[in-house]
Amino acid sequence: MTEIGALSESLEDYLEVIFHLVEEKKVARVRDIAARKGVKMSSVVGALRRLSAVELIHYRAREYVELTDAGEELARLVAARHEFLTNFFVEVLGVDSSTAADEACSVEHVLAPNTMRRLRRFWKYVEANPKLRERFRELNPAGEIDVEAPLPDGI
Amino acid sequence: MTEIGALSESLEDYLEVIFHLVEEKKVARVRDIAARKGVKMSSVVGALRRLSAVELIHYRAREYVELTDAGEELARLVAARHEFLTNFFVEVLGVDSSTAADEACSVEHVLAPNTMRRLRRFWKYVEANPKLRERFRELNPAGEIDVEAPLPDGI
DNA sequence: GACCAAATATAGATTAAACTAACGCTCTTC
DNA sequence: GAAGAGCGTTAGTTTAATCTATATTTGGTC
Repeated sequence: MTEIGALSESLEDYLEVIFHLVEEKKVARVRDIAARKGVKMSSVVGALRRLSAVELIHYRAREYVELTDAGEELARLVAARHEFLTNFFVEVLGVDSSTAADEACSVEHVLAPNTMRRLRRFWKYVEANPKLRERFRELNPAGEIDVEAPLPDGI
Repeated sequence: MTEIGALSESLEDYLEVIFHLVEEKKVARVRDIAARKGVKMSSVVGALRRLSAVELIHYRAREYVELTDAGEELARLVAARHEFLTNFFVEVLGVDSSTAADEACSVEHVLAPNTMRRLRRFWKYVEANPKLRERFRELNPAGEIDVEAPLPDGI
């Protein structure tokens, strides 16, 4: 049973992309995977081979990519984690949703399960407290124009 | 001027380690860098060459490693970011401080400046509200024994 | 049925980052 | 001043992940 974190970040991303493509379009094609991941098709083929080697997908040249049961299970975890983190960035920190998705995509690979659990608990608490949410929203208004602003305290 | 995020994660880590070693022991030696980073000495030498190539350190074979001005400036930013994130994990999420440092070490490489700024603002707010801190502490008691526990909701 | 374009695959190069193994300096100790 | 020990370096290998350039396959059109 492949666990979360057992794959490289890159492969975890591929798996997630495949999962979403299958959800949306029934099938995941090399071309679409490449477009979403922002890589060339030849890179995708390499990744598919690696994912296939660890039996997370069924892949044979020129056939549609399918997730194995294990692959789907893992992909769901990865996707859920991603969605949650995106939510956290948007709702608690007021990051715009496109950036939030990017950030989540990076952060999701590095937080320990324990930390994720704590963050989730934290979010559930905040979610249930409209007043608190309001305060956070005021603190970090969404869409502030600060993309390339200097960092006052150097962080 | 080398900016935060311009280096690979690995090199940013090396720079941070060097910075701390210089702080603590006046000089950074290959052996100590290797020990802290958990790599072999030969790997350190490779990293030193790369850091030297972008002029963040002065490095000549068999001499002590020194940070250039640019290197020190960048290292301070990296270290400050690290420290802040560690703090966040400990104080808001109740993660134990050793794990928190590890997490911070990973997360620090992937958060956009804008997100860091928002997180920092968030933390300043929480810091200034003892009642809020107390609530978070209750929510996520420090040192809970959950290192390898299963994840109820699959994240 | 032949042909073209799009999709896919392969081969080979490159890069960063690590490793092992072996070699070279230097300092201490006798 | 010779011998080790420990530190540092070099050379060469490995792996993942990308790329470019070059096939190959396939489906649709005439």
